[in-house]
Amino acid sequence: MSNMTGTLGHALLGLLAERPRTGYGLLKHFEQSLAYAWPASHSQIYPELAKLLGAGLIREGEALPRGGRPYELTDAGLAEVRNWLRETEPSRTVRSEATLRLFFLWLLEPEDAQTYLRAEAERARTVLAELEAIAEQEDPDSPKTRAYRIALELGLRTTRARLEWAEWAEPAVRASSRPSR
Amino acid sequence: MSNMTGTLGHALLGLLAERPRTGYGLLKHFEQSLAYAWPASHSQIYPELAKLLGAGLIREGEALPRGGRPYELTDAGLAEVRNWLRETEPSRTVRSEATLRLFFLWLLEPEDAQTYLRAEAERARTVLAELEAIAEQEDPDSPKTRAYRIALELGLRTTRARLEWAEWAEPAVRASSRPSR
DNA sequence: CCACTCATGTAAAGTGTTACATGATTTC
DNA sequence: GAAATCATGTAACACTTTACATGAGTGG
Repeated sequence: MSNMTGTLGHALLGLLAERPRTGYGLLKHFEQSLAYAWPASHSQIYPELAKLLGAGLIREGEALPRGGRPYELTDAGLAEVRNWLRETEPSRTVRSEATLRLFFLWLLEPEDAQTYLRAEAERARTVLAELEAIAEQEDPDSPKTRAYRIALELGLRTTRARLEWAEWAEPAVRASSRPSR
Repeated sequence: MSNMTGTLGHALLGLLAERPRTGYGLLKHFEQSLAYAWPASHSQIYPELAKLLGAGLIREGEALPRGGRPYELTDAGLAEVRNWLRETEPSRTVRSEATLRLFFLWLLEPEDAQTYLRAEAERARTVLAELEAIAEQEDPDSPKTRAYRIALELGLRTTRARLEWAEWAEPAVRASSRPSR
């Protein structure tokens, strides 16, 4: 049963483990905290919920005012997500176009390469500010919020590392690009 | 012309900017250095090369012994990849299943959550060792190798940050998971 | 001669993005 | 009454993974 659903499905189950939510509510969650780790759009979420429903991993709750349809986790759903976490290895593939481009910086004039790295630094500063704003929110202590803090701390540390790297790289790139063909 | 090809196509053009290579040679490059930023398999590379050839961004060179077909960049191809680097914004979406799972760590017993974080630390140590081995290679100084060093430095710094985070998080998780349902 | 690496392709299935499409409720 | 937000869905296209398929040359 573990391979009935992919990463997105398990993420939905994990979110529903906290409490019932509508597809829209799940979407908002993906746009906020989870956006840094696993973005997803409504056009993926709704069909995936239908699939989870068909597999008996979630069930529908009572309809809400504006056409909202909350889903809640079934026992099978909780077992599925816990099994996924405990028994399966996470995929380690990471794709970052911004990082890929670094390998080709030597194709640019030094000034253009510097512009690119300045933008990378600026981007890191923006993300860092967003994460720091989240870190300042005081939320009630619970297992879930503690797990979120651990994820947040990873974001803070790697973003700081990225920022420091970009600030180091910007002057270092001067001699790393060729002037012309 | 810039949207005739996606990230993979531009990555292939960027690699061919250094010197002509066969599809297989490009594949090996994706499995080595580029694997950390943008993995790609042969089943993606060969059709993409055919597409680039059709678009006039690369041309075929003389056939090599074992059926190897080297491709070289055309002027249009070089212009395309440089334009991509200078004029288009890199996509910022990053997907990491290993990071996503952190948000659901509270669904596990503390010991299982700790096991997960220990594996994350171990994984970071492995990657760090790989990157450090690459860093120790002495390669001739050139614009290209300098750009690669900048990319490598990002890998080293973010991997170290990830390792330090995992070592910090492993004891911190103790109280972050719930014991049972 | 056997295994390994070099070398290239196609097909099917799964995943993700962008665009199309609609409608209710709330807030200004 | 208009705009924003809540709310759900489908369709087409693009991209990625996994499996299928084949063959030549090298090293032991």
